[in-house]
Formats: sequence, C-alpha cells, structure tokens
Amino acid sequence: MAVTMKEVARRARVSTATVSRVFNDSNLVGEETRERVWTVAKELRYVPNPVGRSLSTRRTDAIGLLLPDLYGEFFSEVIRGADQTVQQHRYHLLISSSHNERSEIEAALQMMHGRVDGLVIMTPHIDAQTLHANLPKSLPVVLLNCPVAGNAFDSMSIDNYSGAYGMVRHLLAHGHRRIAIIKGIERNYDAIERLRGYRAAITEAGIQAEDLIEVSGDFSEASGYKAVETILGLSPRPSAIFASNDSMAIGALSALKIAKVQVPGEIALVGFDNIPVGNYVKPTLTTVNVDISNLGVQAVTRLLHAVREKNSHTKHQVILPTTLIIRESCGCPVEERSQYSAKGGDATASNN
Amino acid sequence: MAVTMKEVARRARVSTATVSRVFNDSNLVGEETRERVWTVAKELRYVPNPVGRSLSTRRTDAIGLLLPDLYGEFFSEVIRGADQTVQQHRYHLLISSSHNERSEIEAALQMMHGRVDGLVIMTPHIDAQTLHANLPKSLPVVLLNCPVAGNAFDSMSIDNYSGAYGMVRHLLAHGHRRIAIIKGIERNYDAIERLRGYRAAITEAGIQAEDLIEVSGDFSEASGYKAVETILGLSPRPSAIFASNDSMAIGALSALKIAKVQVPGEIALVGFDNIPVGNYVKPTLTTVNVDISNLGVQAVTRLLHAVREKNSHTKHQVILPTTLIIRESCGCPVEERSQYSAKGGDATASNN
DNA sequence: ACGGGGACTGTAAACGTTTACAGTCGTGAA
DNA sequence: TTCACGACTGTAAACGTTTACAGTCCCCGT
Repeated sequence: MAVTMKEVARRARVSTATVSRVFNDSNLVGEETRERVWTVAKELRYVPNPVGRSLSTRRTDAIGLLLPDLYGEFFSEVIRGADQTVQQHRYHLLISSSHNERSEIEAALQMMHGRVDGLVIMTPHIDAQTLHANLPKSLPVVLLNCPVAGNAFDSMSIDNYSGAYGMVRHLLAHGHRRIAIIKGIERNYDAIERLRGYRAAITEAGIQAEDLIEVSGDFSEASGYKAVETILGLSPRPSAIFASNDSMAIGALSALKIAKVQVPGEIALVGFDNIPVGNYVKPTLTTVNVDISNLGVQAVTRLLHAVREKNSHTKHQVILPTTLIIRESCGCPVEERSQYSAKGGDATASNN
Repeated sequence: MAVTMKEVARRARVSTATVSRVFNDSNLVGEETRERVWTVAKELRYVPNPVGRSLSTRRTDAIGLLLPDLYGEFFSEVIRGADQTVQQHRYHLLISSSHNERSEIEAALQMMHGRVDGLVIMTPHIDAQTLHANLPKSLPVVLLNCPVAGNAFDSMSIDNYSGAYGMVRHLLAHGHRRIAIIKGIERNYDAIERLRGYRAAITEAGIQAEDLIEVSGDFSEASGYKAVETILGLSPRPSAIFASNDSMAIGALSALKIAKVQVPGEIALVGFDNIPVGNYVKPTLTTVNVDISNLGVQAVTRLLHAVREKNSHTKHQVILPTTLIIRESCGCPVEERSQYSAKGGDATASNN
C-alpha cells in the first residue's frame, strides 16, 4: 500500500542503500544523486517506515511512561513535562496507566517490552524484585517517586521530607507550639516522608515527642474533614494544623468553617502540593509547592541520557527541592506572603 | 541480546513457525508440542518482539492521540478515557501534544505515520485540507472537538450548542430577562457554539435581538474579571451572567465579590465545563457538565472499530450530550440543585 | 490394500529498513 | 604508466516475526 524505499530506489535509479543514506544524512552520497532521490521521494510522498527502521537499528525512538493512575492534575503535569522533553529530542511517548496491582504492573512491563528504548516508572507499590524480574537487564529505567532504596536504579523524587520539615519550621517560627499533622495513607511513600519531616521539625524544636499530635487521614478531602473533628476535641487545642496534602487541607478548612473556628485567627492551617484550588479557597492556602512538570522533564532527560550514553551513564538518585508558598491560611503578615503563583494554563474544556 | 524465536525454536526442537503458532494461540499445534514450547519460552523468558511482529503483520497495536495542549484537567481526562479504553483492547497509546501551529501539526502527523494503526486528533486549528494532505488515505482517524464540517471524517464533539441553550433557558425559566454572556476566544469552535446556543435561547424567548448582551472574553480567568467591570457599567444592569467557561465565571465571581455585588442575590452567575474548582468557590458554581473522559472513551472506541472492521465501518459525526449542574450561583431553590458531583479522584501530588 | 483426508509441522518468502563489505571510477603521486 | 586512495554506489545479509504452501504421518472408510 504505502510507498517503500524500494520503489523510491527504482524510480531514482539507485539502490535502496543510497536512499537510506540520503534519509540518514549520510555524507557519503553525491550531491546530484541526493537531489534526485529527494525529488522522487517528495513526489511519491515517501516516508520511511519506522517499524522497518526499528527492526534494523534496534531502536524504537520511543520511551514509555508507566503511571499508577490518571486522576487529577498531578499526572497530567508529569505527562506534560515528559512529553515536552521527549519531543525536543525527537522521541515518542508511550503512556500506560492504572497499574496498582502487582500483576497489572508486570503485564504493563511486558507490553512495553520491545516497544520502548527506556522507561519512566512511577508507581508506589513496587519493589526492586518485581522490577528486576520483569525488565530486560539492558533497558534503561528511571523511577519516579518510588520507594525503592539503593542505587540499582536511577530515581527521581520529591523532597517530601524537607518540604514538610520546612513548613513545620515555618509554623514554629511564628510561635506555634501545638502543631497537629493530618497524616496521609499509611504505607504511602510520600505520606511517610512528610510525616518524618514533621516529626523532625517538632522534636528538634525541643517539643516532647509525646506531644506530637498525629491524626490519621488518607489524602482525601473527606478524611481532612473528619480529622478536624478529632482535632477540635483535643485539649489543649492545637494552634496549627499541617495537612499532608492540599485536598485534606481543604476538607479541614470546610470543617473549621462549619465549626466556626477562625482560620488563621484561631487555628493556622497549611497543606502540601500547591494544587490550584488552594488559590481559590478562603483564606487562600499556604502550602508546599512541588514543580511537578519539572519532575517529568528531569526524569525524561535523565532517561534519555541513559539511553544514549549507555556506557558513560552512571546512576543517580535525585531529589527535587520544594518551595514554601506562603498565603493567608498560616496567618503570616502580608509582606511575608508569596506572590500569587499562577500555574501555566486554565483548566477549561475548551481546547483553545 | 534478547532471546528470539529462533532460539526458542532450537531448544524446543521445532521450527519458528510452530513457536509463532503457539504464541498466537493457533489451534493447529499439538498439545505436547505446545507444552514443550511454553516451557522453553518461560525458561528463557522469551517475549515476542513487537517490532518484528509489526513488520510482518502491518499492525502496530498502537493508536495515537494528538493534542493541542496538556494544560489543565480537560486533557488529562481525555487521556484517561482514551488510555482506559485502549488498554481494554490491548492496544497502546502514543501521545503527542503542543500542536497549535499548522507546521507542528504536520510534523506530528508525519511522526505518527507508521507507528500507529489509528489516530485521534484533537486540535482546533486544523482544516480538512491539511489533514488529507498529511495522512495516508488508509489511516483511520477520529476528530475530537474539531471544527471540521462534512462527513469525510469520523468526529466526536461536545454539544456546546445545546448545553449553552439549556443553561440560558434555565436562567430564563427563573425569570431573568437581561442575561449577559461573556464570550470565549473569538474563533474558537467551542466558543462559537456556546454563543450560538445563548443567542438562540434568548431570541426564542421573545427578547429583542438588540438586547443580546455580549461581552468579550478569552476563556481566561482574567478576562472574566474584566468582563464584569464592563457588565456592571451597563444600565439597566443584567440580572444574570452566562460565562462561556468556568474559568471566566470564577474570574467574574472575584470581580463581583470585590464590587460587593451579591451572587446570586443581585446577579446570577453560571459557567460551562464543570471544572472541580466550581465546587469550592462560594457560592458554588452552577455550570454545564461535560463528561470529558467519556469523550476519550468514545473516540477510541469508535477509532478501534474503524481500525478493526475497516470495510464495514461507516463514518459518523457524534455529538455528546451535556448536562446541567445546578448549584448555588444561579439562585435556584435548594431542592432543584444537583447532588454534589465528585469527580473520580483527588488532585494530589501523592501518587497513591 | 489403497486413497483421501485430517492433524500437525516445517520451509521459505515476505515485511522495510540499515550497514558491512565489496565494487567502480577517476585522480594525483611516484 | 601504474598504483593507491578517496569518493561514491551497489550487494546482500541481517533484524524478528508471520503465514502461504508444502510436506509427513496416521487413521479410516471402502
């Protein structure tokens, strides 16, 4: 159906090798011949078949992105960063999501096998075992926000620990002494690290370990709401709440509003993630910013390096910094607040 | 490097043809042989090479998704729907975005060429010309929310017209007579259709065409804010505002709040898209819901049909319905309001 | 006993590239 | 004049599958 190299070669009265050379910018083909091939190719609208090429070169020019989920802006931002970078390097992006079960992950890894030159894997429920067992030893991989220790893989993650630590220190600096944390999903890596940051900041401040006020949550808005009910029952009542993510902070905010507790007047409230909604609630939410799309950019950049400089590449574990976004809900004086930080675009159904 | 069919064949003492047959569930291979091949394959961790297979079958088992952008939840939802559907059918998803310029689109189409069995194209700035010129005539395509008329392509779009029409009718039903619209980007397809719906509803209600109150906007929050300044200057002042999307509605809401105009008391306000933030603003935003992920699902389903039943497939232009989400900002009595409609998951940086 | 047919398996030719290797031809140096 | 060499081009063998076609057995009906 489609026109092949053979046809172009025939019409340009050269061999397929020469056509191939023309299309690969090989410099050992005569100016005149090159011209002739180009014209014929253009005439026939010839486009090299990537599959044939892949078979021959053993490259696919594609990289895979394995995600646990596709809900919410977090993943969409990761994808955005990844796509952007991949395109710059003239690669392609193969996406596969919804891999939470071990079996699903294994299946996905199989499917990717042979289709991509490298893989960015983001999935919380994975162990080095499973990875090694299902990946060809030679396939470059970058782990994104995965709780895999050691240096067997390149990895890239968010500095949850420092983010949480910094945020709690901020609250402490403003005189808060009884600071509660609403925890995230128990076995979640991010949740664990954020909790660790909280504990470190508190205990370092000389507050007794038994005064850590830890309320459980599961990253959902509802759990934030519930947690506040618990917290308000405490006595003495905490003067600040650190929610392990913004969703819970927003749930908490609703609960506090209903309970007619002033924020930040009576209780300061802060979150983590810097999701856009944080700008719209009243009071606007102080939080920890994570440059998510950059996470995608960095991961892909690193991966492509591994793919292309296979021999000189050495594995690293990178931790991306976070920044504090000071808004109203922590009760800081105005001059300490961050600028309104608009995210790239609008969430609109209009594909403009 | 990787183990090939040949090796498996050798060790199982059969021909490659037989191995191939085993892996393709062909029923004409003896039970015993099948077993033997399976064991050897498992032992060697053999996985068929998709590139070799593609070259031979002329299928890639992948479909492409061409997007203009990756900002915001809209696209992430489309991707989610598409990915989900694609996986169900054991296909793969190749994503490429940021195609706004004509040249970028052409480049992207080229790149996809030969890598995918079908293409879902979503891009507002494209004409049938460009498409035909850059696509192999045989490649199945589904257009998503594209302003391409005629029946040369399968297409799928949102019923912007009816959504807007219905929403304005809703306002009219509640007695509003002076209803302003904040328009979207001038040449944007969605914007045009929504405007058309507005006009139809208004004029049908017997209101003079010269009483159409049309303020321009560009789908951004800022433009919504600006538009309100204009609207408040009007006399007599409109009693309701229909913003062409939720972002502008939210911008408008801020402006109204600052101008100390009660919503919905003095002015009713409604939007379009049903973005999650609409649930968090005060008053909560009445809007038009668009089931975005379903858009992805439908498009891919249709595309796969075209791919697989190439001969029996006939082209259709599908328009997906929208629904009204009645919340507080339009001033309806409580009992008319829609249930809180939670979207699938949380926007959290925690990959849980 | 023979022919026909079913059940299984092998042979080898695609599929569309790339690339090592082997020419061919002209040119400048010896 | 000859030779070596550079510049260009062609030949053909991969790359890893699928699949049409051609066997080879064995069994069964006649």
